[in-house]
Amino acid sequence: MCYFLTVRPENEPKGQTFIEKARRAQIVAAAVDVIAEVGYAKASLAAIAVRAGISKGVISYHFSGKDELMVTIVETIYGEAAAHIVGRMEGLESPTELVRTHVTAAAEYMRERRSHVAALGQIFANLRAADGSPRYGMHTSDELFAALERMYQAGQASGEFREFDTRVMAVTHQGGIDDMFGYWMAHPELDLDAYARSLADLYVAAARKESR
Amino acid sequence: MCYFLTVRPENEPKGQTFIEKARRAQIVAAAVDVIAEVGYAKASLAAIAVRAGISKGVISYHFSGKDELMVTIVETIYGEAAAHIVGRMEGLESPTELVRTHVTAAAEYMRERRSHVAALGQIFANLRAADGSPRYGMHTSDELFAALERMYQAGQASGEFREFDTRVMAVTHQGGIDDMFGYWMAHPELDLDAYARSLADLYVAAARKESR
Amino acid sequence: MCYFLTVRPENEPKGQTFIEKARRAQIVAAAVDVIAEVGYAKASLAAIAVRAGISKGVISYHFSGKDELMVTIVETIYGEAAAHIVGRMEGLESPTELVRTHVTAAAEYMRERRSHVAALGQIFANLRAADGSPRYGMHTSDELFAALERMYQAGQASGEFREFDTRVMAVTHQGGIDDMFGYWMAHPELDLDAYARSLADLYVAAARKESR
Amino acid sequence: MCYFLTVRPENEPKGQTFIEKARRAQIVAAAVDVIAEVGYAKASLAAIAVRAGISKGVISYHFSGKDELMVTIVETIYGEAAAHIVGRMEGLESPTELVRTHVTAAAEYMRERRSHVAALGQIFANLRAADGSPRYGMHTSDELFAALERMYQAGQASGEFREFDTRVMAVTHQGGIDDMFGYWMAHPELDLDAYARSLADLYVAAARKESR
DNA sequence: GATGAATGAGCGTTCATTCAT
DNA sequence: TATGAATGAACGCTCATTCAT
Repeated sequence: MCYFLTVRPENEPKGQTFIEKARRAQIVAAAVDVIAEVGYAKASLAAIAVRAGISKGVISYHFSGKDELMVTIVETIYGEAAAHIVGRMEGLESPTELVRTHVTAAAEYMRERRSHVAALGQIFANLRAADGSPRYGMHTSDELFAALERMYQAGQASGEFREFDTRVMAVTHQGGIDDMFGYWMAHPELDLDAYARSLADLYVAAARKESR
Repeated sequence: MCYFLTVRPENEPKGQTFIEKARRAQIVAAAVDVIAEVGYAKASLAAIAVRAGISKGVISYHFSGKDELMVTIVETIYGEAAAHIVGRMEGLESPTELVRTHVTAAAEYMRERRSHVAALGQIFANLRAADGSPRYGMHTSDELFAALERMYQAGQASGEFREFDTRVMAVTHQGGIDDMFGYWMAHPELDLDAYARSLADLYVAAARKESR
Repeated sequence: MCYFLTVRPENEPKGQTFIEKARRAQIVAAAVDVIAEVGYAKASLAAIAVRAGISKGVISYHFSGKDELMVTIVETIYGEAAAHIVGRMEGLESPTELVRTHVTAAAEYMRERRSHVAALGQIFANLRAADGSPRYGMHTSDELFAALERMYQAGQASGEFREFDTRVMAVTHQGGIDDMFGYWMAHPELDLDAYARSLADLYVAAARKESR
Repeated sequence: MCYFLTVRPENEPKGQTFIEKARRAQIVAAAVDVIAEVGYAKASLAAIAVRAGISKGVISYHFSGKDELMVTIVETIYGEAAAHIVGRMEGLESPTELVRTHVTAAAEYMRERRSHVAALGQIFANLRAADGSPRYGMHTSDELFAALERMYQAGQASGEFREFDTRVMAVTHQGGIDDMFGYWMAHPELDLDAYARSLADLYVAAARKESR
């Protein structure tokens, strides 16, 4: 969970040729599709290779292992999602508008990149470090939470928002967006935009200062 | 995600001897520990058997397969959690109090049964039906969401709460509780009760009718 | 293959109580049903016990192991089949009639005890001694072949039959009967009696002296 | 049972490299040896791999599963046997000669490929489809029986053979050949060619029109 | 760069057998 | 006698990884 916004990739791609980048992108795309379809556990390198139309060894050639592929996927999608959402928020100043736009822009991204978000959730829930601890999760989202906190703190500073625990708000804000995605996946007939607007309303209502 | 409250187990245990129940409980307990520690993917029957101090075949003897064990775990924990939370809510009538209590009782349960909740999350994220579709998730939580909706609808009917989309509120309410758990796991030094109170405040603030 | 006629059981049942015999018979009957239905490989002691409506341990109590159960089945069915066929042949003297009757009586028995014959075939094809060599087969049918040879030799002695290799005749005679069963199992709509008569005709025609 | 003559492989091997074919052939050869020696039930992939001097996973790499390996074995041996026997029968026109040659050519093949025929018998007796029904057997031999019937019908049409049920004759003809193999395996000192000639004599005698 | 072949460990499951009650 | 519980070995199979070509 907690996938959207502003995380800087750890491994800046370096010294990659154009072909190299294209191959990696192709493999990432295939992996995303497979994970979204069959889940993390059954997304074997063999299945990903078949989907990409390449041999299994190619993946090992371009990635040091399955874990690096997964990390690359996360960073790729993260960057893409952040770019989309930040793009929508640029220029806005009103904290209320920023809160609303973060939610609705996330919904937009979900509809455009449904399988990407699904894959991201699978990787978050499953990828583990060598020591067995989860690779991603709440403990790797502090930067994201801090950004969301700044958004709400700005509203508090401006007097639009009342006082509340901004960390709890940030965690819940992000979680509610992830749940929106999950609920939409389970109920595809859902009007996603209406859900997003309702969700944004809830956040605004929770944050707003009581009018007198 | 979305684990708390009121789901009736599908398979009422029948005709089990005392010993049989004890063994199943022992295996369930060992499985919960292992899943919570190393994650779903590495929670093999072998690892569970070692933890339980029994031979691998015993698990197969008492459960028809790994899936039945997982389903049993889910139903066991669900029942336990629901009993705790519903117990705390009994006798309350005020919708506002019910909302607050649901959140704080969930936090209580988390502290008492940390590994249970962690295991539940792993199983939810990973267990799949034979056809590859997720076994649990948003699509199996309708009953829970309906119960939460009734809670908020009662507040709307009484005039305490304003009008809003109760389904979105229910999904977000539950998700925020799950995120509280996740955040606590990642930050064990967190004051869980304070978080729960802040979270409940957010829900109440989001739902309350503007005083004039 | 080669199941019919005159094999003396190796283990004369001794000192068994009535109840003991009944239990063993019950287990044998259940085992025969299971083997006939699902084949030797899937006829586990567990499946046999369920079919018999008893606990798995009972089989181990009454039989020293799976092998002894299988041997008991073979001897039981062999004895039954031999009794039926020999009964039909008693009193006949003409070699031609004996040949015909052996075939048709075998067909009768097959129709009466279809699953028994099927189970026998499965055990013959699969049961192995501890050293890995087949427990039953051509090498355990010498007595049967000798009996069939005597039948044909009597015809040669009487002048009804021409000279031919009676061992080849005996092996083929018995094999043809077994194939009749297999063909009937695969084509249940077959007129089994007509097949038996045609088969007996072939044997008689093969053996008869050319009427100048 | 019923293994010889004219069954077209279902899966024409396609797009296999030379190495791929060689490996598959090597695995097939090892599997044949193991099955012939220890029987179907104990012919595990592990045993086959050890015999082939390769790792267990290689078999899974080249065959989709044990069943595909078994089917490949059957088709390989069937094709080989049919080629040998049909080769011997080519150019012959006399029905009597065809009958004799079919039997003696089968005997030749048995001596050349003893373990192949033994393995084939084991697979026939044991391999089951997913639904539990036998994969091979009388019900899959109709094409073979039809070919043998045509051979005898030609003799009836030419007046060499009398009238009899050609289907019964075909089933018995084939079964007698299989029994010849079984008897030879049990009595290795047997003069196989003499047996084959005697068996062919029986068939010819059974089929021939009485002179005069 | 890319491939297919091969490995070996680990998986869930089945099963004949043993044994205390 | 009869039982259910437990064992441990073996099974077919999957998979990330390695490597020669």
